[in-house]
Amino acid sequence: MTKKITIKDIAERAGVSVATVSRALSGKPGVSDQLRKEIQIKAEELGYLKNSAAISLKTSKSKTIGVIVSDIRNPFFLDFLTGVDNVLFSRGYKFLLSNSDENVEKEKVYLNWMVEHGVEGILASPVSEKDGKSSVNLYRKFYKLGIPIVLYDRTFPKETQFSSVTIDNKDSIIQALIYLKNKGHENIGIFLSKSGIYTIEERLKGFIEGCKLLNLPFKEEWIGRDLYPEEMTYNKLKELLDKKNLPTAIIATNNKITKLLVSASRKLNINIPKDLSIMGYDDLPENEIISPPITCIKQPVFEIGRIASTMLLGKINDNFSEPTKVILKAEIIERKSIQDLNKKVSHFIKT
Amino acid sequence: MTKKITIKDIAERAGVSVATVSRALSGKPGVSDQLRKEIQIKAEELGYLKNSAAISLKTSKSKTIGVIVSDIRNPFFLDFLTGVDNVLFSRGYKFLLSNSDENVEKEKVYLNWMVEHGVEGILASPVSEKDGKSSVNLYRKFYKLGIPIVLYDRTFPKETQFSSVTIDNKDSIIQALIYLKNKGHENIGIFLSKSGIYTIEERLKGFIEGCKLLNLPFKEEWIGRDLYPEEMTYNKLKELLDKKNLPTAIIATNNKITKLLVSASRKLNINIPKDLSIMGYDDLPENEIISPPITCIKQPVFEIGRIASTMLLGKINDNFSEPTKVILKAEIIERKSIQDLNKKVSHFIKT
DNA sequence: GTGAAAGCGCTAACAA
DNA sequence: TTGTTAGCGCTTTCAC
Repeated sequence: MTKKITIKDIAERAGVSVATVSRALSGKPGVSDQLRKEIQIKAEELGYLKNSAAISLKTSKSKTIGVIVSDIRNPFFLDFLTGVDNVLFSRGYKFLLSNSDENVEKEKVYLNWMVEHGVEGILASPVSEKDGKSSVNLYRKFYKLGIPIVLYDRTFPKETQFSSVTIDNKDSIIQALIYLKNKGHENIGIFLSKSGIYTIEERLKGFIEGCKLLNLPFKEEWIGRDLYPEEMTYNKLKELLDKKNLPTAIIATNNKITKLLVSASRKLNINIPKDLSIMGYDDLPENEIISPPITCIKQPVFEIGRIASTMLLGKINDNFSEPTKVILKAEIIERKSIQDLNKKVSHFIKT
Repeated sequence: MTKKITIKDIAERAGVSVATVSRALSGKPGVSDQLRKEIQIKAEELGYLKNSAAISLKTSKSKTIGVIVSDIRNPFFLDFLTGVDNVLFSRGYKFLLSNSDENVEKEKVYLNWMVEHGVEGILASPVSEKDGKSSVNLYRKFYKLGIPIVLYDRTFPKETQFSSVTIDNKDSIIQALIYLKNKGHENIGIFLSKSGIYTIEERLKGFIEGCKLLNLPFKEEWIGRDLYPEEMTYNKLKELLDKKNLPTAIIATNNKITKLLVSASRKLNINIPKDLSIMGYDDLPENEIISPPITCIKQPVFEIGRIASTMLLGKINDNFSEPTKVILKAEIIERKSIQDLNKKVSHFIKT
């Protein structure tokens, strides 16, 4: 077990003071190029690794940001983190990743841990439980402490002080509704995952608004609320089927519900799109090869990661502190899970 | 912007020394319960957050481990990280996550960064590039420094000093071959992703061994090597089709190749499983709803994460230092992407 | 251009 | 049980 090398060791070895070594290694001015090079070589030879605890204790800088995800099993974060990683790596920043697991207590533990670890900023998608419980107080506290925070995907609607990158959730559902109406659908349902979650609540609002706007019939039974755990999606669909109360189309509100809806339909012998059209949420690679290929609402997930982390670095380094709210648009990716009822009708007329 | 609170502030406020505050807050003995409680309350009131840089500098403990993934976009890591997170969180450990992105240079940067940040151990899936380039020297250096390391998914076969958790990759392919042979398949191909990667090379070895073992015809053309980037899978399949040289079954060697194989077949109008049977790799949720549902080799991914992190914590806290190599078995999950040629034959005989 | 020394916030001997 | 103090490894004034 080799001993840990410090700048003191290097200083002795090179016959200079620790101050000089520090300056040489940290790239600060005040050392001759000649000497700097020598010191760098010695450091390399000795296998020196800087002690960031010491540096961050001294400078209060860590070149590190904290990223909190709400559920690490959600493939959403694969693209999101790729976006984040891309911008951070190129700027020399690293990140701590934590999984709040949709649990406010866990979120608090991790948030504190990150700040204790001296992160220079935080990227978070805050949890909100059914009863309205959230960590908003902790976010407020950190805001007051001057820790840059950018919220992504989810936000606290009433807290104007936080910057955020979200999509226009309401609009995404309204777009879906318009698309469906154009395809001749009038009886449309929506399946929601865990209630309380910001994005899900917004999507529900979009559904209600959209139905009014487009003069679509609105039935409470066609809304699948709080579909958690997994079997609830199957149960709800079965119930609609049993009561012969199936809408012609159902909108899923996340990628999990999309998959559950497809597999439930399969089990119940409901043909997609003949018996039921499905509008998926999130464009995952498998949407292409599911049967039928899934028409879906696509969020610019990679972009969310890219923009949120760029904004955060802006706050950190350029002291850009006014709260900015970026709202991106989702788009519809057309595949084969939605039937065109207009064509079906004209076909009947012809025969 | 509130001032940062230190134990000194608490000490003044409570009229005691910093040492007492330190003892009280860190749960160490030597303070009366009464006083400890008072100090905790004062700390809470002041909004104290410990400075882990200072603690780490002083104690060389960080309650943090480093996790390196080889490609964050791979859904493999969703389950893996869930396993890791489960064991770490319950033991009060947190993790730094880095994405080497199959790039040796990036891997080195992150590895160094983690050690500089005082991680108490590392969980890594090392990169090895086509030309054999790897970061093995760096791993060796950290090993000598006494930093606990557990390799997962991938390993350095010749380096006996490292503990690891992998699956029996060769065996997984041999199992697949046996399964296929039982279903009447003789002409079997295999599609490999990026060459050089440990798991992929092992799976190829398993294929070659298995073919010999089972007396299966072996054609170099049926091996799709180094299928990267994405269109290569399509190209290779098209080539086989054009030359009327399609095997009856192809084994995919990871989840990406599985998906690419399905979508390429679709584009080329190759019916699965009538024209071509496919054995997928990795059991992702969508395998169930792809058309046809994908028969696959399932790795115990969650278990890999659980075991690897448990082993690492064992090394860290119990000083358990002998290298341990855990090798888990994969299993076949049967669905509908493989045709039973025996039945087909008997059908012909009957008619 | 270089060195001496103070000090970041905390812990842990050692004293009392 | 509590306080005093040295020092973890580094950066950064302030001298020279």
